[in-house]
Amino acid sequence: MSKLPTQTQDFSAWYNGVVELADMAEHSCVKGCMVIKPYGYAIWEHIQRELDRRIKEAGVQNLYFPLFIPQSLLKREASHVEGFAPECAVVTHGGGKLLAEPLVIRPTSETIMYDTFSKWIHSYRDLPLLINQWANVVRWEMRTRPFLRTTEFLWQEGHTAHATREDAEREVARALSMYTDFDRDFLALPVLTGKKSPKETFAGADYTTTTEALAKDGKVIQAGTSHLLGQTFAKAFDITFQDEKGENQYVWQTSWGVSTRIIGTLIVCHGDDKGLVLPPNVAPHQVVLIPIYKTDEEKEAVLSTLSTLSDDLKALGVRVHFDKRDTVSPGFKFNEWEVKGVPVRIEMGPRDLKEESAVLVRRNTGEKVTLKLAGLARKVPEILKEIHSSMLMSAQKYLEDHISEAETLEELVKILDEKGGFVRAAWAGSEADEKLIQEKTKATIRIVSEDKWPKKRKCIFTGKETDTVVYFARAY
RNA sequence: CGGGGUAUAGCAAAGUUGGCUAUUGCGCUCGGUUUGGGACCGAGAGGCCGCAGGUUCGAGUCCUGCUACCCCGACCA
Repeated sequence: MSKLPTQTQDFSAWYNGVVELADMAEHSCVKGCMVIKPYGYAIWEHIQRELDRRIKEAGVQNLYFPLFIPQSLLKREASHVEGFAPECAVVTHGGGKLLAEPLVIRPTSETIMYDTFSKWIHSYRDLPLLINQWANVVRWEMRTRPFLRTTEFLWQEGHTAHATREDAEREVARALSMYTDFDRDFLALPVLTGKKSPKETFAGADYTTTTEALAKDGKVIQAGTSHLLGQTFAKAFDITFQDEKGENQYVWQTSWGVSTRIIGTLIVCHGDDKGLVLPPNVAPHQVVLIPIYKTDEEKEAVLSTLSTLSDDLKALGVRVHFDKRDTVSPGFKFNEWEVKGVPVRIEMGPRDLKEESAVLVRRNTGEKVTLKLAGLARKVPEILKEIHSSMLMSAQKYLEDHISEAETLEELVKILDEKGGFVRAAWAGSEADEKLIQEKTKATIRIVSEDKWPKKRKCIFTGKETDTVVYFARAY
């Protein structure tokens, strides 16, 4: 097994190394696509299960729509098609014949779903319509990177329709806080949230809200989004209902999603120079047991003791992996499971056996403690919770330490070059100004904050007086 | 889409001005010694040298064409 470069040497190489050495994914034979290997997919399954639970808790039902979208449907909403057309894969042939109408492989499902929604929604009694789909989508991006941006990716996309704008706005906020809570409580991932600037808004939406996480190299990642679609699509797809007064009205819609990118986010936000560091909730193995022995007698004694411990942990609902391989040395196993980010390692050898104890090592801090065997299993769930909190705390501290403030363009660039992270600044520019500042600084407005400057300031770009606070960052 | 690379065993690479049987490390198989931080020794197995042409007595090496992937930008969840 090869070694990992450090994060500071070459973050990109470090990232690719983690994905490979942790055995999460590999390049497929198709450009920009990846094979998600069992270890990576198991992480996704934990994310899916918990997110799905939270989605259903909000009264949203799962369903499934086709992979193919007739081109005419995609074209129905002008700004949407303009936003997605360049990255669409199109099928022109089927059954040996040229298709009458090309089929677009979904880059997202708004158009194909909303065409059908218009048939489902007639009355205010049909609202709100709350649905979600777990699916794959294809976006033929120029540049790809495992998990963070792949040509095909997996996600969940929620789509809702409401009678009033207020209802829809509440849903946008609900979905965003669902993501924020999920990130914090399940993934130990602190995020900044807020609205997107006009340039960064979803194609066809009134506004887009976002959760933004900070990677260890100072770049940020959009981890989840929640859009207020307003009536744009309702008008394009004629989704109307009769209200209590018998009047026909267009519905108000939202959509929101989280993708396999969240796995990449975990890697870059929690990982260290030794490799992946997984929050306990998503770790395929929360605990690995590593036996150490020389003689047959020692082997038998250690294995049987660990086997009991393994059963006890399983009974407590802990995902435990007993690494009984005798083809590799304990030292090899230590390193292997560290690269794979397993939160807790328990080692036991003849010395421990004599003391009736075991050595427990935490992945996130490297802290080693010797614990008595009696009652050890019962302590593990608590330790896993502590690891979650400690990971969240250090990520939170890292995030807070990387929020800076700039009043001039030079300051902004200096901070981004030297430190990275988010930079608060005053903003009164146009969408065109956003493009210009991106060209100059390689940074984009990640979030337009709810906060306002207490006293009006000069816009960092145009110099106009404003109380608008934005967060700039360089992003993945 | 622009710029730059690469293509040789499962992986990573070397291969000289064309030359004789295709090299090295990791991994794999077998045997033995090991095992508390990525073990060691010995013996083995494994190749359409990306594809298609061409030059030549002879091509992994030179020429032409093709294909694929990677990296860096612009685009994006």
